[in-house]
Amino acid sequence: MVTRDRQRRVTITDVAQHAQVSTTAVSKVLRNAYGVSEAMRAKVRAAIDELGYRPHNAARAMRGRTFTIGVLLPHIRNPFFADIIDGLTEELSASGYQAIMVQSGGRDPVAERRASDALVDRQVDGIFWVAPACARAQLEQMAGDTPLVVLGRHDRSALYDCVLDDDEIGAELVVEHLIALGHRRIAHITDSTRGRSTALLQSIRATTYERVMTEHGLAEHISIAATSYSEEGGYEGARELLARDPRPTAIFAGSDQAAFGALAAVHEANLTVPGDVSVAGYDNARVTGLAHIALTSVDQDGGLMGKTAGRLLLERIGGRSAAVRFSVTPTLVTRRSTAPPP
Amino acid sequence: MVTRDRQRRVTITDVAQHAQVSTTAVSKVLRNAYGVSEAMRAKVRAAIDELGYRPHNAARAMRGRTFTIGVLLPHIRNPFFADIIDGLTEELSASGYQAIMVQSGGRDPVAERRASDALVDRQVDGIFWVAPACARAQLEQMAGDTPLVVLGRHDRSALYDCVLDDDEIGAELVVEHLIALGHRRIAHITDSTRGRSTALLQSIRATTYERVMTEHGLAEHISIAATSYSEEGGYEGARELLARDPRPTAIFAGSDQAAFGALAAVHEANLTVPGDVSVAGYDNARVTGLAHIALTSVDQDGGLMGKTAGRLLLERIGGRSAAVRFSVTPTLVTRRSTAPPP
DNA sequence: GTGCTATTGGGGAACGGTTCCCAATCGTGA
DNA sequence: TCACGATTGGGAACCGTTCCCCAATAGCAC
Repeated sequence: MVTRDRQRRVTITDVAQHAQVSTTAVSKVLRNAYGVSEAMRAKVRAAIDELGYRPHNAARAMRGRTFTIGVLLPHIRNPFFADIIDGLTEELSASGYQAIMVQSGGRDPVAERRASDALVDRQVDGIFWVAPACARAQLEQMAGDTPLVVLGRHDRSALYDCVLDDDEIGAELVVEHLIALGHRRIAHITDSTRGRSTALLQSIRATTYERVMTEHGLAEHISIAATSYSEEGGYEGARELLARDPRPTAIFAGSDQAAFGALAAVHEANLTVPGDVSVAGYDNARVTGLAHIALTSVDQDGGLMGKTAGRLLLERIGGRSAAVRFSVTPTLVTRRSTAPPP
Repeated sequence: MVTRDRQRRVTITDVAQHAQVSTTAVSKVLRNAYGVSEAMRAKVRAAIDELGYRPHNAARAMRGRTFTIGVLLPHIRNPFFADIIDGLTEELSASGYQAIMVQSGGRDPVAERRASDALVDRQVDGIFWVAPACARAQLEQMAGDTPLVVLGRHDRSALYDCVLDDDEIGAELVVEHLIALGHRRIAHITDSTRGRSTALLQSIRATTYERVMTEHGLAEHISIAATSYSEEGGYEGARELLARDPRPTAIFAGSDQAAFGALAAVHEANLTVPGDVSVAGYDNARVTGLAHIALTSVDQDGGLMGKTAGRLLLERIGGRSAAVRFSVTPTLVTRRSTAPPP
């Protein structure tokens, strides 16, 4: 490896010398710790500005905090995650904490494990894990090491905080809406990740779909394609569903991304939306509202969820240990992709 | 702050004791450094496995490497970035390096600076900066600290590597395509970030649009909306363009995201695509191919660009200091969103 | 003046790795 | 047998911070 002639960093020692004080004093000023006079504070701050000092994060990590929040996302392709991250960023912006994101790979347990280890090893002060697919035990183990907020799982734990929307209400809204429009052959696209632990949101959405169908005497029309919540998954799932006989008149995709794929499959089959087939999604990511897509979807306010997750993490870092569960009530946003059946 | 009763970490000292060797030896094994026998290597590896040791990243960062690659993205909402990251992840997967992503905020210089500082402070071994909007001097300064690969800028530098597509060819392809279809009133949506430094890709695309229009004697029909490459930007830009008199018959949006927004605006104006207005984008992110969107776009193989960026970074970390410039030749993908004018 | 507490500042030991440098051993050719 | 270079292993300094202490001083009630 070449040794780059990187100009030596300005360290806390340089600042201390320049301000004619001890490194301890500088450290105290930096951390707003107790035991420094106003005069000292001013003198040190001046030296910091003058030298352009920035704390060395790795050195901090050796002893204390890193002022870093780790975010685990299944992947960054899902536009709904962008809404969540916007909320998180907003909440953290004034706090001095920096969010770093890592892709967990979602459906591959080994990749997911590697990603979560990477954050723990990097000594982040808190972790925000979006839609973890691993076992609960692994979450609890991690929570023992690092403050943890989980988004989108329904199992309760005393060790970490949960942010979620009420997927049962959300799925109910969609299915009831389609039934009210007159549909009977309503199909569903779900995500098959890891045998559908009942705590995963995709399980709840699927189970609720089945329940509501049954409650309306439509049990015989239950029709599920278990692929994934991605665009490819939605596409494959919809192709599979449309090939069944009789063909469904409505498709409830478990996510907006899957709904995009489903829309593509419907168009490709030379069918129209909503003329021949109605399509509904879930998440109401910002794109779904665009006029040429106009997808009926369930809104769950990703921005608020991200913002809340940020707040909960800061609280936990600040010392709270009691677990908090924050639930958002979803609403249905009706757009042009759903209509009465042909 | 509560002190969590985290079980003390397994350190390199524990491993050394367990294997009855020095910490130096363990360190050498970990880094595949010179000066350890095969027997030593085996003994140490056994101890590592037995104790479940994982290197403490922060401690490494103090003297050695962090095995971390920092990625700066304007924001994660752009689906094209997901293609890039997929390529990068693939390239890094076998290398032992972990990518961490930070949002730079794109259009806000202060936020961008803060994000890039955050990565430097966290002592990443290399930085992959997608579409930086800052001054070149800032890039060169950073390159002095940390190996750097920049994506999507056309200014040359001897200090960092560049990965880009030939935006001149790409823009040419689109405009020529629209002209060949018979369009004359072709409008363009660009990104106004920071006074259009000529090195930014949006400047090249816009300038090329003007050049090709002029070359075909269509200078009088040049019509540009300078908003942003986001969906909102495309929406606002298209509304602005459609309100002009005479109305354009084709819109060349500088990015797919902007094209999505433009599509929405066209639909909202009760015009059809491509009947009344043709729309073309740039990037050919995976979604644009979906049948119900079917956007004509310029393909620039984001996966390959991400993969290459990863390789270049690893090379630079390995010691290369000569600057490399990797350019992708884009191709036009014609879909249903473009057709002859009414 | 004395004893006490509150406030302010600093000394120095960690933290967990890496790396410089030196010592011991071994093999080999003269 | 000896000199010498190559190989292997380890001791100890060092990276930049934080934090546990202790010291000095000031203020105050008696």
